[in-house]
This record gives sequence, structure tokens and C-alpha cells, in this order.
Amino acid sequence: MSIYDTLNNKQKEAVFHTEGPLLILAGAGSGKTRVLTHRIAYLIEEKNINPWNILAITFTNKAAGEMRERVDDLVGYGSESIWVSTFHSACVRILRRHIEKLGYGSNFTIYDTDDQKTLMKDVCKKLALDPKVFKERAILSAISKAKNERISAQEYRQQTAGDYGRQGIARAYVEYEKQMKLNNALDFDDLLGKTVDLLLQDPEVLQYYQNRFRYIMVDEYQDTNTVQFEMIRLLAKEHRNLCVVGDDDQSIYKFRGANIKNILDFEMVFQDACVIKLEQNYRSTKTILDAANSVIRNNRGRKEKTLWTENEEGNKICLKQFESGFDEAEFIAADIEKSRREQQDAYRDYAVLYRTNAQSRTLEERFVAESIPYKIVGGVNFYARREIKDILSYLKTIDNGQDDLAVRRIINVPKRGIGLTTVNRIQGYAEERGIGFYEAIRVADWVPGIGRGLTKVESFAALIEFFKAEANEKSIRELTEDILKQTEYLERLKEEEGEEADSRIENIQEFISKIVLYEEDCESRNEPATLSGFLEEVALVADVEEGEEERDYVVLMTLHSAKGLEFPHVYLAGMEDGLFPSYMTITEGDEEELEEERRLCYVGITRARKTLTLTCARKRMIRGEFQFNKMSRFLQEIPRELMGLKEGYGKGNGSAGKGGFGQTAFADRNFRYRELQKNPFTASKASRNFGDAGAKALDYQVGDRVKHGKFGEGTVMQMVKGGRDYEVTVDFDVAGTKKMFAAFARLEKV
DNA sequence: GTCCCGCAATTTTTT
DNA sequence: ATTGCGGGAC
Repeated sequence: MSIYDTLNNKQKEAVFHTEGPLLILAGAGSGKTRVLTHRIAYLIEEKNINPWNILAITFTNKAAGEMRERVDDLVGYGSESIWVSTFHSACVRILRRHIEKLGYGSNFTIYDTDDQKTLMKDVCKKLALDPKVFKERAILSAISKAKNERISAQEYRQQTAGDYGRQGIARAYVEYEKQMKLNNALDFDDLLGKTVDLLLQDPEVLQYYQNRFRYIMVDEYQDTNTVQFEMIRLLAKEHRNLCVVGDDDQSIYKFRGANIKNILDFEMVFQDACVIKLEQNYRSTKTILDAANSVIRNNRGRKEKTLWTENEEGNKICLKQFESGFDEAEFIAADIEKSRREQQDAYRDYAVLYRTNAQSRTLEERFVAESIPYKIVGGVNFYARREIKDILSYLKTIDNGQDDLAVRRIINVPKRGIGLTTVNRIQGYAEERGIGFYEAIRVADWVPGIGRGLTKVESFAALIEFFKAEANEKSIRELTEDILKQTEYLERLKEEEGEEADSRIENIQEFISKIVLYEEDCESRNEPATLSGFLEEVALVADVEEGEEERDYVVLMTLHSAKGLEFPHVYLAGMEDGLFPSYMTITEGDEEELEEERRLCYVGITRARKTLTLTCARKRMIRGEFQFNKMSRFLQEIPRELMGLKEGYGKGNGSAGKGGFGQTAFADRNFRYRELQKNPFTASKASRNFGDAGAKALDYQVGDRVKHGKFGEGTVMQMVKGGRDYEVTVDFDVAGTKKMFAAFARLEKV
């Protein structure tokens, strides 16, 4: 009996195929992580490969951590010398060693999205770009896109020579790169890009890593972008033992540069590639899997595969339409509570998934009202929070004053009377002399025109110098606590009062625990806990790990964050056209974007193990106003025989107007999608409010065909209530999309 | 230099 | 609804 006996034939094939390029198409729930970890074990124990020669790459720290753990369990001796890391941390590791060959200092700082934005703001100001035309975010996203395609600032400028709009971006790109270099800083895209530059430029370095990484494995391969692909291609060129695992149907990150071609064209780039499909699903019921298959089947650009399972049929899928998002939330909360009691499940067996973060609020309010423990996953990055960035900036400045952004961030935080004028003067002086911002601060008395600001700046410099001295003697924790004390940071926060301030204080506490954890960790490994080391670790980590994994709560998160997870019971909320698929996707009419949304739907469905509940609402509060949506087109793609009756529900039918909840949307045997829109099986108090609100009821609604006196026939896309009228968006067959008020438009239903 | 108010913007997210 | 930001008032 060996560890490989528990694998199915396809999985075994993938594990035992160790030489040459290999593409594993692993459907959802087909055990791909098991295959990867067993493959590593097999390489070491059966093929006698030195663990030193293995590289396993993932996208997130979490995935890397999990894989590391499972490999450690499986492989005895030597597992610690396997590189299991994210793309970015692998790159940092390589760059810290060799980046001097590219003219950077090896102590480069890593700029996160926030830092990029701050820098870009400066750049725009410097270039006098009209902020109405050039938005920082847009420029940065253009730059990121360029970097992902390995287009340098100079190349970009040449390409856009004739194009006024993009010329501005090109100028910003050039200046941005210049500033980054001056600050000895790299952004996340650079980490990848500079690594590729290095490998291309220095044959010795390339050879070293090619020789080192004889066996390379890449997880979530469908999410790789062009640069990542290039990096892998270079590293694998010599030994060609490249194993990539992915699922084109789960590619949902095109918007951040993932190139689906990497997986679709793998066999073309690596002509002798072996392809293995893992299609047996161990996670979901037959019903859920059938639904997932029938949705994803509608995509064109994909590798044909059909998941199957030996699991039982399971319950029917439940679909419900509600009058409003509030009713939807009410149902979900109550249904979870009811189901949990009946089935003796834990809260953690339930997940509610949605398309946009904004949807979490309504749900959250309901969960609070019902006192159901819940946790919202995602949202703002822990390390991107203001208070955390403030403290980090202090630590960075103390560690080395080279990061101008960090110094500028804290020079007046907490307020110490150093204003923009003074900062600009120092900045100007620094630029003139070609020195860093902090250096200029230390010689502030040389700065022309600094005037009364001088005392304050000098005292700031003295404070930092004091901390610097302290950093040599004290632990990071003690230093941090002293920063908080000396600057009265906490006191200022406490003065603010309010929930927000409280949570900021909590975050700081949590940050300190994080430091303690790091220090203990270093101690246990007999390494010195250095400030630089801590900052390094923090730079590539998005979130704090939950120290309270044990706690029992319902999980609320976006479909994106749900990838890679599974739950016995899943609710997909907000299954509405305009929300999911998103309004942008529908109006742009880009088939590829719609397919990405469909993949997202596929990901959502396949998270469920036992039961799946789909919900949608006819109207939903979005940005302060009600938006009317029809059911998601994806619901149409699920065969109706998979949808079933679910027992009626309600907190006792006594409470007014709630009786309608129990109706299943598919009670009618002759169900057709269009009928659902006209005759939703819903009834609730909300419909009354709506009828009385003053706006005259209209005989058409979203999805209907209407006729206009001038524009001819079209389809109603959206109806937004405004004041005493509706603003109706109609997609006319000939005239295109128009927005109009119902009272004036005199639309007639066709 | 700081505060406050009005205005725009607002899919999805990791590193 | 909420939040961040720029501009004007103090």
C-alpha cells in the first residue's frame, strides 16, 4: 500500500509523468492539489530528485502555505529545501540577490497599489496633466497592462507617437519609471518584469536558475499573465520539466492581466506536451455538477471537458426570486438558520457568494438582526489600511530613509504643523541637489525659504534619529510601541471617538501581535528578527491570517474570493442581469467578457458540495436608488429539471406579507424563462411600498419589447426609479441605447 | 496650515 | 449610501 494507491488512474498518470512538459486540465473539485503534492513526493521519493531542484509556484500566499504544509506531511526529509512560493516572492528572492546587475540597489522597496497612486499623483502634477482627462487609476492600469505585455516606457512612447490621448499616458509612464528608479522602488509588476529582464540579460544567472529548478510546477496556470509565462518559459527552457495545472473554465482574472491563451495554447508552445484531463469530481452532487456543466457549455473559447462524479444525485437546486434585495437577504439568513438546525450543521458549512462587495452590506445587516455569526472575507487589505500604512511608514523610514513616499506620508502624521508648502520646498531642494527627501530633511536649514517650518522639520528629524538609535537596541515590538507613544498616535485616534477609530485601534493592536509573531518565529528558527526582515515579509502579504480559525461562522464573500474553496451549502445571491453578469458586460456586448462572467458563475456553482440555492431580486438598492433587474441569463442555462421545490419558509406565516417566500419559482410545469419575468412568483410587503410610491405603474418592465414613436422598437434594459418617474434605458434595434423618462417617452409594449 | 463642505465616482483582486 | 478628494473659507 503506497500513498499513490488512493489516486484515480488519471491522477496517477499525472503524478507519474515527470519528464517533459505536462498540462493538467483539472476541473473543479478534481483533486488537483492532491495531484501536485503527490507529484512532488513522487519526484523525491521514487525518482530520487533532490528537493533543492524543485520549484512549485502558486498565486497567493495562502495557497503556497497550504501546499507547503501538505508537502511537508507527505515528504519526510528535505521538504524544506523545495521552493514553494508565489510568483512574486520567488521574484523578490531572485532580485535581492542579483538586481544590482540591473542597476538597482538590492535593498529596493516594494510599492503597493497605494504607493503607486501617490507617486502617480506627483507625476501628473509635475507633468501638468489635466486631471479631468488623465485619471491616476486609469494611467496606472494602462501602465500595468503595458508592463504585463513587456512594453517599456520608451516603447510605449514610440507606439503612441500619433495618439494625443495616449501620449499623456506615455509621458506619465516615462516619468513614473524615472521616479521609481530614483526611489529604488519596484511595483508588483516590476517584480516579475525585472526578473525576466535579469534572466534575459544575464546568461549566467539564467543558467544558474535553470539548473537549479529542474522540475517546475505551476498551480492555477489559467491565471498567469504574459510576463509570468515568459518567466516560466525561460526557467524551464533547459530541462523542460514543466508541469502546469489549471482549468480554463475557472479563469476569472482577465481584468488583471491573466492571459487565457497561456493555457489554451500551451500545446502549441510546447509541441510535445502531454495533456491530462482530470474530470472526475469528488466534491459536488450530480445535480450541482450537471448545472455547472450546462452553464459552462455555453462558452466557446474553451477546452472541451465534462466533469462527472460518482457522488449521489443530491437535492434539487433551489431558485428564488424576491421583490427586493432586502427580502433576499432576509430569506438567506433565515434559511441558513433553519437548515442549520434541521441538519445539525455548523455555521461554517454555509457560504453566501455574490458578485460585488457592495452586496455584502444588506446581507450583513440581516445577519446581525438574526444574530447569525458571519464573517465577510475580503474587502480592504489589512496592510493597506491607513493606520497600518502610517506605522509601516515610520518603520520604513527608520529602517532606511530611502523611501521618499514613506517619509512624506508621516512627516505630518500625526499633525505637527508641517504643511504642503514646507514639504514642497524640501522636495524641490532634494530634487535640485539630487538627494533623497529624508536627506534633505536632515539638512533642512539649507532649504531656501523654509522659514518658520524649520523648527518643526528639525524636530521631526530628531524624532526619527532618536528612533533609529532605539531600533538598534530594542525589539521591533518595543520600537513600534514607542513610536505610538512618542507620536501620541493612539491618543489622537482615541480623541476621534466613533466606531471607525475603535476599529483602527484594534487593527494597530493586531499589527503588534503580527510583529510579536514574527519575532517569535525568528527566534524559533534561531534567526535574528530584523526590521528589514519584517518589512520584507509584510510587503508581499495581503492579509493577516485568522488566528481564530476555530470559530464558527457563515462566510460571506465575492465569487472571486471563493475560488479554490468549497462549502457544503452555497447561496449565490444577486443572480440578476445587470449585476451578474454585470451591467458593463452586457452593455459593452463583448462576448469574451460575458464568457468570463459565465466562468465566474461556473466557479460559484462548483463551490457547493451538497446544496445550492440561487437567489435574485426584482429591485435592488444600488448607490442610493432602486434598480430593476431581470433574472440572470445564466439561470436560463440551467435545465429546469435540476431545479426543485423547496419547502415553504417563513418566520411563521403570521408576520405580515411574508407568506410568499415559500413559493418555488419553478412550480409551473410549462416553465419558460420569459414567463418568469412577467409573472414572478413572489409577493411581499415590498411590492406594496413600491406601488404606492407615486410613480405610475408601467405595463412593461426590464426585458420587454417596447415601441417608441421616433426610435422604433427596442428592448428595455434597465428601469431606475427617480422622483415620480422612471428613467428607462431602452436598447433600440436601430437607434441604439437611449435613456428616457417614462412619462415623456410614451413607450408602448409590443 | 487646517478644516469643512460639496462633488464625483463607484465590477471583480492578489501581489 | 458612502467615501475620498479638491477647493475655498477661516
